[in-house]
Amino acid sequence: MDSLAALQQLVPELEDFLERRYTLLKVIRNLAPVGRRQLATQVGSSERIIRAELDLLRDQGLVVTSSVGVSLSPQGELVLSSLQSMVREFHDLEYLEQTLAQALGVGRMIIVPGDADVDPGGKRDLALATVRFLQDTLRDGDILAVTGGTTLSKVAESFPAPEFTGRVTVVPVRGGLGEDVKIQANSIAARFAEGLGGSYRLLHAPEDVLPCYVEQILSEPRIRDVIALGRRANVLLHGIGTAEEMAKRRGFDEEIIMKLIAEGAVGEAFGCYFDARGNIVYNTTSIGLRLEDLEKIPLVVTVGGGRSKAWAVMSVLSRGYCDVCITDEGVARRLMTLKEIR
Amino acid sequence: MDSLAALQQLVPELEDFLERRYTLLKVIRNLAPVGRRQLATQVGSSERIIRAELDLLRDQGLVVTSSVGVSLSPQGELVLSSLQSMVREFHDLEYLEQTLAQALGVGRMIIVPGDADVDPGGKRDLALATVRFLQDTLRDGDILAVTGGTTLSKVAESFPAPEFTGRVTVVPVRGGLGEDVKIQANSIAARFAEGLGGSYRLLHAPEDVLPCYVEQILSEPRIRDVIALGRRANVLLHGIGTAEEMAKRRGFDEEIIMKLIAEGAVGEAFGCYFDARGNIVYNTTSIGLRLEDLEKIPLVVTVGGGRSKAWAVMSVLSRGYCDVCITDEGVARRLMTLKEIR
DNA sequence: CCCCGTCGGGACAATTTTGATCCCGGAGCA
DNA sequence: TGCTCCGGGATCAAAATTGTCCCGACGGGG
Repeated sequence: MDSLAALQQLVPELEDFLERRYTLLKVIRNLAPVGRRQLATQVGSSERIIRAELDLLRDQGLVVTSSVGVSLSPQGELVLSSLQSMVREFHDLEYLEQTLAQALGVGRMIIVPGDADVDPGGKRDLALATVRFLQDTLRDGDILAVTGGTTLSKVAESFPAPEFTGRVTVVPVRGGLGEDVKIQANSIAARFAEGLGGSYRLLHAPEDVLPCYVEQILSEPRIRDVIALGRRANVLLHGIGTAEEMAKRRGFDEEIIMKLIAEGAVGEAFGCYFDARGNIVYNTTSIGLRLEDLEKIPLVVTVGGGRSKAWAVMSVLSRGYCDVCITDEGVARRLMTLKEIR
Repeated sequence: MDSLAALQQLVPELEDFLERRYTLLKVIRNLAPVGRRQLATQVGSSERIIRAELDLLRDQGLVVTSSVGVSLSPQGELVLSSLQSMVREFHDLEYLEQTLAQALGVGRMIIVPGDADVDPGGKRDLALATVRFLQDTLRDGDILAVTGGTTLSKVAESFPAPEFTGRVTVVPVRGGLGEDVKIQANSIAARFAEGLGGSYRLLHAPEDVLPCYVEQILSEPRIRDVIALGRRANVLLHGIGTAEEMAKRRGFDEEIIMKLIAEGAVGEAFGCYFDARGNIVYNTTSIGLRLEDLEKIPLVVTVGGGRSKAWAVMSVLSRGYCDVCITDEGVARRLMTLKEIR
């Protein structure tokens, strides 16, 4: 019997303590410096109880308080990172990873604790996990293809000080979409290249075009070259969108959105809308990588978190081309119930 | 940073919980089946608090209650044994072992949690650790020399069902002393042989004799042979007595006892009384192994626990012939202060 | 320069949890 | 058959936890 399991059985209240303080430390790290009241609303607890916890954490030397609020001490950072594996164990994340990888036919699942829908810090953890995975995976000379979206944008912001000396070429494989420059594949590619210490290309094209113009755009040499480079990528990193959200971002009419949903569309990737089983419900004529291109890419990595994306994740993974899926506990637990496991 | 250390820092109350429940489980194991009130007096806590703990332990499935009292469930046994290493870590026993081994010039220290003076179960743990050590150490054909005393008697009682198939010869190396048959070296040798699955010899001689009779007794062939066999032992296991206790057991006059103590005698072994530095203060003319014989024995193992024996342990270890010392936390912590470490 | 929001810390009553102590019916034992 | 010890229930006082204010201080923005 594992001694940690034994401890858990002998001291069941440990889980509550660990959970509470661990999330508190995480929130403090995300918002530091921060005050009691703000913390209380963040973690959904009363001010007084937060105060008690803070007093204890201060006595333990894990946080420091100043007139502007409370922050993590170096010791606190250390404890937080040391406890990651233990929290994973308490949440049974290894079990979730293996079970879901098998159930969904994905090569590998990486699940981070938390839920991006509930905890604002969740997206950050997801992004950090993705960065870590990329740094462990990418090798000199690799070509990394990236898409757009808020999730990947968050990843792009999460690279630590550039120390990675690899020479990676980052290629955007989606055109421009919407108004926010930060979530464009081009911007993301640039920040990835900066963070990874490599170079990047730009895809000067819109995401959606009328079918009759596709030919014309693709005949543009610069665009064609970049797309061709994307097809030769070693690694593809792409986000997952809910069908509704992506439809809105594309500026679809209410009517069409309703029709999509009525037909069962729940997820979107590369301009295709999928139902829960992974069938294509609707297909836009989009510039960039196509679904069929994915089979030639050796390593396809999918990122997405927040329980509201559970259906979308399931639909996209059901297509079967995904090698690695990085998501969070919120999605994972909902997937377990959707797949009727246990 | 070790994740257990991090956990301890983030959840400091864990130590209290663990300590309380662990000792409670241990006491239950020792006394099962046992009632609340008896438990309360044993662990020095109130009845009500014991009740609360028992309710929780029952919910966790670690104990079972019947009309005759509460006992450990199989699950409880499992948890107890799984948690041993963690308790050792919480008490820093590894650190104590290494530090004291170095400070006292002993090859190896083995320290079990608890204090035999306070916790009645402490002696049992000490005995079990000794048994385990012997089973791990003894090989076919070894000669094991044993002395008498309450501690070794407890060890003798703690052998599990005989499964060890080695052929060990157990030799008593002390004569008869006092009235209690159970603590005689002869009885102990017999039970050791039974527990280890070997044979034993008997030493038919008193412990203390007048000097003029020593020659005569040693001329007896059976006695001489057994003593000679003891001198050739591979392993010697001997207990440690406080000077006062051993003097009383020998039936010394109050006057002589006072004189011994005045001269600084604190420990006794093999008929010699030592002061704190290991100097011989008084020497009885005793039958059996002599102090000078110990140097020829490859492995000398010393056992003794209960903080009242700390001085005795220190004095005996100061002689320098001890290879392995098995003791408990009560002694170890007092030794740390006596040696002025930290 | 001052105002305003938020900060940490102090104070205090309300509430919940905890602790000590009986009591009772029942099971084993002599 | 009486006696002792068992678990479980009940009660009440003490202690802790918790919710809610208030205060002076600091800092950023108007």
